[in-house]
Amino acid sequence: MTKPYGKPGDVTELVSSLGWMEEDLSSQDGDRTPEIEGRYMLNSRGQMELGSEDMEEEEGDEDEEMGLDGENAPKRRGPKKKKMTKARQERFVVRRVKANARERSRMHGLNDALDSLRRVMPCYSKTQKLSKIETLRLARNYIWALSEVLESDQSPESHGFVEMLCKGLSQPTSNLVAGCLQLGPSTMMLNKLDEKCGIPGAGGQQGHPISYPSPGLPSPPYGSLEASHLLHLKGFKGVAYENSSPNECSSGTPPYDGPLTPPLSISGNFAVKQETSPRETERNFTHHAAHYLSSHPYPPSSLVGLPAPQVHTLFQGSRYDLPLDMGFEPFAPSHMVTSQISTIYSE
DNA sequence: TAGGCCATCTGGTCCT
DNA sequence: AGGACCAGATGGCCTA
Repeated sequence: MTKPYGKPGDVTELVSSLGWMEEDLSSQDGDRTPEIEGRYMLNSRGQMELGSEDMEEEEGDEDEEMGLDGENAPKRRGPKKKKMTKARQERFVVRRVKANARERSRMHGLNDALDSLRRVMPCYSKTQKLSKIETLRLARNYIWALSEVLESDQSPESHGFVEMLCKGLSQPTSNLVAGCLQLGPSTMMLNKLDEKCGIPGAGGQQGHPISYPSPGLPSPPYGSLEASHLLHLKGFKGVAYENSSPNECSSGTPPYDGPLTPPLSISGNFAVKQETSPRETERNFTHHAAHYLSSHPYPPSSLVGLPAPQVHTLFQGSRYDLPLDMGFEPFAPSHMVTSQISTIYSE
């Protein structure tokens, strides 16, 4: 069935003629004129023509009225549809406009969530935004790569880690990742700190006069990897990816020279207090954990398996603020938090 | 100009 | 009945 699309812009006349919907229209985003109800057309009689269903009703009625239901046209079966009165038309349009507004808002919510995801990706740039599909692919790879780091001896500085990150990504995105790898740790941690501190407008490339040392786990230099190496991903022996192709992540394209974002770092998602080396952090964690576990009223084993936010809450209530010292953000993967607790508890 | 990406509208389906 | 979710269609913008 062909949709009876009209031309965008008709809605203005429509709305003004009907004298409603001002509220809905005024609630639209300013930067882009939505094609709201542009597909409601005025027919030759000056009446609204609506979407397929109602359109058919109109046509059906009209056919009967005009005696066009002859031998050529198949007779319509089923109950006779109601006539499209003006009141029904108006109700339909109102319903449609409201549905459109909801749908827009829903998609904005989805995009906001996608933006949040972009911000915790190892390559976040306000100026060079990853597309939706690339964001999802990179997220998938990131999770996979981090899991590999946790479960094996895989180093985040290894080729394998980078290969995992780039697997299935487009060449530009791979370049972006490579560009991030060539940059020392910096902006991402700042962004996170800024967000935590509620600094307005922070979180991007504007910079902030706080120096941040290399975050925990893998030690610098992050930029020691050659982009040309990072982009040679042929012969990767990781998990098979259906989306990967020989061309992806290959070298030969100019390196990304735009604003760079977060350092590639396994701890990139975790805010680690500055001037704490990974070893120090670990010592602190052990110390505090031991303290906490020996003094907390309920069995520490109950912490294992808890979602990170809950563990966080528990520790925030104590004077040790354990996970914070450890550098976990509330959204840190629970296994990162609880596995550490588990390890210490078993010692 | 073609292709990629995106925002929006729309109708269908499912659920409350 | 109305809302959420989804997928198809469409047109705009941008870039190679």
